[in-house]
Amino acid sequence: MQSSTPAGRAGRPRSAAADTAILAATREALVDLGWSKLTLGDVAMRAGVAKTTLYRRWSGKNELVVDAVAELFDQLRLPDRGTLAADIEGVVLQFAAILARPEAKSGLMAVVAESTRDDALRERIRASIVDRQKRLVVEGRARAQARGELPPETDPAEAARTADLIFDVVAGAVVHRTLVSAEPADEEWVRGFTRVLLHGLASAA
Amino acid sequence: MQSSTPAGRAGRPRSAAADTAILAATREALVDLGWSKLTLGDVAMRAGVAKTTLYRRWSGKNELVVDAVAELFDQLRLPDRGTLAADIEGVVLQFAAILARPEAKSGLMAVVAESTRDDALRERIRASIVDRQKRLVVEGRARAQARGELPPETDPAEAARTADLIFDVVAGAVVHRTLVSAEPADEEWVRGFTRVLLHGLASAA
DNA sequence: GCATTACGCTACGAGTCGTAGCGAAAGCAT
DNA sequence: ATGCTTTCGCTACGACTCGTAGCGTAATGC
Repeated sequence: MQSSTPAGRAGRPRSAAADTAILAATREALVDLGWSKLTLGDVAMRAGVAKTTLYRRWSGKNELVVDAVAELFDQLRLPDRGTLAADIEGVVLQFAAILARPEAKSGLMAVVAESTRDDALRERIRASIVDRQKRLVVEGRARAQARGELPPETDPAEAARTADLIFDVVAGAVVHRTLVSAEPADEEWVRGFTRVLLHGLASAA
Repeated sequence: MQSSTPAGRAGRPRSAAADTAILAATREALVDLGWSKLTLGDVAMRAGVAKTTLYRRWSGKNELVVDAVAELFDQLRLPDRGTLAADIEGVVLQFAAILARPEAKSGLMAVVAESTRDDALRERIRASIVDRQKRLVVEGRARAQARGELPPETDPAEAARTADLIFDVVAGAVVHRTLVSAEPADEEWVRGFTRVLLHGLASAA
């Protein structure tokens, strides 16, 4: 790891302010222009840096947008509201609020589309965005089992499969609702969704 | 409607063969190049038509890819396997098989991403791709109610909301599994998913 | 034949890409 | 302070794609 300021290196250090300015400018450009019309030259101008500086830090548009969008998902936290249903509703509403932002919509789906043909990009998305979300599922599940709201898992392989399934169902449903159906994942929808999901998990075990 | 051969018009009619050649070439280019590197000039060359011909029929890359991908989903049929669970598994497996194709992955997600900033494009996607899928949900649900596997709906507004929810959950989960998690939605996964969904729907009612 | 429309081809200005080269700036070490 | 090293901003560049215009030709209906 020698990312931001390697500390043990000679020479002029990279400006950390430039990094945050570039990522902010990228999100701004995503809002104004969308994915396809976003150009790196435009982002550099918005950020107040030279185009060459941008290319020295990111290999291309895909990687840049992944990092810019990833910061949006940093705010995701697992709330402790006392019951599993309330916890799920809380985290899903957070997720929906992020996805409602235009820079998240256009940026995230575009890089996912590109990742179908670029393994390195898919791995970058997984590490910086997806895994953080999946972790919430695992934590919430463990907490619910400690509360006795869900039966404890004996087979760890089976537990992993179930966690993957829950994750795909939750994230997929919210994304589909927001982007494809183009309707808001508001409290009413989240309540209905959570009810179906919880009853399904409880009954299927 | 005066699409393919208006029949009541003078002059040379549009070549229907060119249409199919262009759409097939578009899918081929999606496989070879992916969305971002796909150019209309390349598609025209693959289809054996002039670039100008392509621009006379489609206003841009987005619309062309929507039509090319929409044809993939024409094969979707609701099977009659006797039980709701088997019907769902059948149609979900079909959906997963289509989404497993590289031209569907990269093309569909890319146009959905673009549609977040283009209402006309979103409407085109809805009419030619999404509505056809949603119809399967409505039909399958009606059939299950006729069989007595699901309680009949009294409130039509509530029924519409439930159908929308089911649709977002099913389509969203399969898409997320295939594209984001990048794992196959095979029979084992579909069985587990269907079990959770059905128990959720039955218990929540 | 005649009018009408679609087609193939060529050419064009405009815009973007990613890179190279340069001098200046900002740190660390002695 | 004085170097040494790395980053930064700037300019310029060839290559490529875009979407359109213009023109002659091909294929229909009347």
